[in-house]
Amino acid sequence: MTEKDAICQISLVNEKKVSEVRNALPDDEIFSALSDTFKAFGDMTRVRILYALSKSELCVCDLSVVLEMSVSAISHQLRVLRNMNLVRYRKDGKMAYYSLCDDHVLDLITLALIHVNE
Amino acid sequence: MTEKDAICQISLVNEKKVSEVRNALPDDEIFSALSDTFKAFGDMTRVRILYALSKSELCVCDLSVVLEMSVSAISHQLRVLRNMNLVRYRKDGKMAYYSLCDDHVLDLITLALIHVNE
DNA sequence: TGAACGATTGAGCAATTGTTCAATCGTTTT
DNA sequence: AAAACGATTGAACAATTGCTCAATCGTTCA
Repeated sequence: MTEKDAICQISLVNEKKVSEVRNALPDDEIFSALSDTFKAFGDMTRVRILYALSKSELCVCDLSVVLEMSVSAISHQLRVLRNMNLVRYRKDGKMAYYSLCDDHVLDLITLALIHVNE
Repeated sequence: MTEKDAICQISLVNEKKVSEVRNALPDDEIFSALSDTFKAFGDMTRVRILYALSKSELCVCDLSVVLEMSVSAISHQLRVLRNMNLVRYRKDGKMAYYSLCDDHVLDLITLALIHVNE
């Protein structure tokens, strides 16, 4: 009995199904980008930021008031969202006004909310 | 100057906008459930499991072959997905056959894939 | 009944994550 | 030029996470 088979004898029965599914799986790079995207939404602070920005463009300071969190904490999370291309910003003097990158962001939240509400 | 104002003087200018956005925010419980849902998708192993199950119902053993991971690791993650009501399973003798709970799961992945592919 | 097997579980751990705090940057204002 | 302010950043720390390993459960089969 080879090492691979030792993992699961039954798998030979499902060999066809297993290889079909295996072939249908995208590359790891796709899944990595995919899970990173979900990870960006997978934090209460970040998803609240995104939701707030879907209502209005806001500066860091306003966001900290809206979410009742420190400016630093907000700024750290905005950087994560920026790196994931979920939010963009424009500078106006000392201020940085943030908004959502595109409509997909709100679409994802809306769709997930449907699942949350069973 | 009061403590609240000290956070950000400019916020007085945006007072209306800030209160509007603040009022539009759902409760923390909603955001908690929302971020927990995204968190479930926000791991490469779990999102690969979900994608695989969207192609076919699979037992734990087959999943471990498809994803080339230990049965234990898969089982741990399946529990997380089960707790989030993303997957369900039926027992048949020794085997446990897992499948997706509903179509929303694949919908979310599909929508996120669109964003990943710019 | 007892051995084999698919699956689950808990402890332990290395790695990652989210916040605070303090320092700093760039712009505006005096 | 100096002070004030919005914003960003890095270090540090506590908390969480995902895996491995070993033990165990429930079912099947000899």
